[in-house]
Amino acid sequence: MSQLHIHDTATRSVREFVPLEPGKASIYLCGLTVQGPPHIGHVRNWVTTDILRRWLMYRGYEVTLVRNVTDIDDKILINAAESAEPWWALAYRNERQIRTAEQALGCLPPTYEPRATGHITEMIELMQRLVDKGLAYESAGDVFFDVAALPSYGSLSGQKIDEMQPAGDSAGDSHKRDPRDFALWKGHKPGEPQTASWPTPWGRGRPGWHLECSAMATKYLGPTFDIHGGGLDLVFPHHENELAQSAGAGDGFARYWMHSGLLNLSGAKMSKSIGNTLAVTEIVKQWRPVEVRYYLGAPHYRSTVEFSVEALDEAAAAYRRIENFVERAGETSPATELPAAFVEAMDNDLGVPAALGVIHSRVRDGNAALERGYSPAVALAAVLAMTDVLGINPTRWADADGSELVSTVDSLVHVALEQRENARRRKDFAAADAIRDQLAGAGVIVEDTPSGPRWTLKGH
RNA sequence: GGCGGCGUGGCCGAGUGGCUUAGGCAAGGGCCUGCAAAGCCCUGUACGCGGGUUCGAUUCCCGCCGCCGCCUCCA
Repeated sequence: MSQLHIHDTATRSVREFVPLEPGKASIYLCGLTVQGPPHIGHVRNWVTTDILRRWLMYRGYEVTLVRNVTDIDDKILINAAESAEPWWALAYRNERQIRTAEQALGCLPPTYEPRATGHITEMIELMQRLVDKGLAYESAGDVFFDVAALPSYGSLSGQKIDEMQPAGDSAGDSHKRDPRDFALWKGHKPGEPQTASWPTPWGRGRPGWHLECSAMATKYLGPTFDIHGGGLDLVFPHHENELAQSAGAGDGFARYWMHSGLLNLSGAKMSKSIGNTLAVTEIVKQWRPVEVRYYLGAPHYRSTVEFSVEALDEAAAAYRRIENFVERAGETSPATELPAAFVEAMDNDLGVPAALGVIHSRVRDGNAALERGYSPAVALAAVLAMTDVLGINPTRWADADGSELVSTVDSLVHVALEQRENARRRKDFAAADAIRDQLAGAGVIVEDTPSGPRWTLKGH
């Protein structure tokens, strides 16, 4: 039996996963700044994390997943001012969309989903520890981390502090000691809503982005925890800064750093600032959620994915092949044991592509068995068990397509199909085909199988 | 300027010093089928370019070209 190995950004190597506490795995994932609705780049990250989580669960771990919500920051205040609504209303609205999207894609909800604004006390405590240690200082109402005071700064991202491009910000009027220092806390500015500031020993203000993650990760998972995840674009500065804050304060922090590759659109990273985003709600109108999940989860999680509708169509076709097999193979319970090749693939830094290869080869085995009149039960049981781990088990998604409506349509379609069967029995194929064409026009695709006709909704 | 990654057959996408050179989609041929769909069987020989190491490199090393991410908010 192989052992789970995962890639760790801090060491840039694939390491065996040894949890802090036997039988338990703790994960902190950087969530969204709820300045806007989630796009499918975010969702890719959730799907990756969901697969990791399911795999850890299969491996017998009790998983605690924390994903934060950054519900206060510059962009939220700006966007709220533009739409003339309270900043917290905008934040809540976007936060709700996260839940909707992740539920649609079949991701298990996080164990805890803390909001930044609910953890001001913890942040102030952490800042105090850093100030006491001489690693942070207050200046004109802001509190900065003193990068030069922490020799290990830059270890996660491999950045050499002296080689970094001079900060492009208007460094002239900055009241930092060093342009590379980053804000732990931002003092309240005139014109900003009073509700967006909280009292501290250094005056009123609001949290910097990096501080909240350190505070919330350690609150819910303890000073040291297993895995910290996020998109590759967060390695620097965000994760570097989190590490600086927590390690600087004396916490062990994350033992493994997992970063997932980005989703590009038109050759560039999908990003709110560039404006080339694709909202989840739009994608899900054109493809079934499970197909989107298959598409986002199929490439290795560390690779860059260039979004294309063609690739999504192909992923959908690949998924339907699995689904078709499961549908025609009948009923069986998922196997209790997974094929060794599948386990080995997943243990190797979540080798989903290879794992899918195993699934597809079992689908072929099962189809071949069916073809020859043998029972596909063994292959089916394996396929169900494997697709369960990846969150794409067709039997679990079957109900997601509106079961009540489907059962109503089913009875109607049956009436038509009986007439068609009668026509076929009298060899009146013109009449039979006419019925099939009519159903197709209504979006119902009919296929004849040895056990009788079977129908599906177009595109489903 | 610094840090990191990528370039695989028509497309998506793994992987490896040779050995059986994933898997899916699309394509062609065959089987099955009233037809169709689904499915089964078969076919396709790819690793950006130039050197080097080696008995042998797509896989290791060097150089080059191209692309992407980060160094500023971003999953």
